[in-house]
Amino acid sequence: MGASDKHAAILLVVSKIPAGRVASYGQVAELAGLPGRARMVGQILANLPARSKLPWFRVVNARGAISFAPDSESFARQRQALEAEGVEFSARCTIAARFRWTP
DNA sequence: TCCCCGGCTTGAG
DNA sequence: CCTCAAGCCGGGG
Repeated sequence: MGASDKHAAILLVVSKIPAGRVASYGQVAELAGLPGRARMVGQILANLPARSKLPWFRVVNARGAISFAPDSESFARQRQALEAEGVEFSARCTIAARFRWTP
């Protein structure tokens, strides 16, 4: 299997995360048939073109938090996109388990 | 080829 | 709950 296949598999999984739900990098990797490759998911999402229609913002870390620096622009955009779909954050900026996606 | 660095995870303390 | 170490793997120097 070539690298582009893994790439495509990951993008496919991300595209299936329903609005109002979130999945972790590790979860996406596993569903894509690539257990243990969470960082690969991060690398791919980091390289997405700006106008990509993929719901990259529905991917968070295992703690249920956004993986960008809290004071960054990216953090703000991701949080806003999620809240616009009804996802709620706690005071600690973590997302409750009920918002996690389970296929 | 080695080394370092990532939108990470998990298991031990 | 926090910090550390180890694992993971592709990209770039």
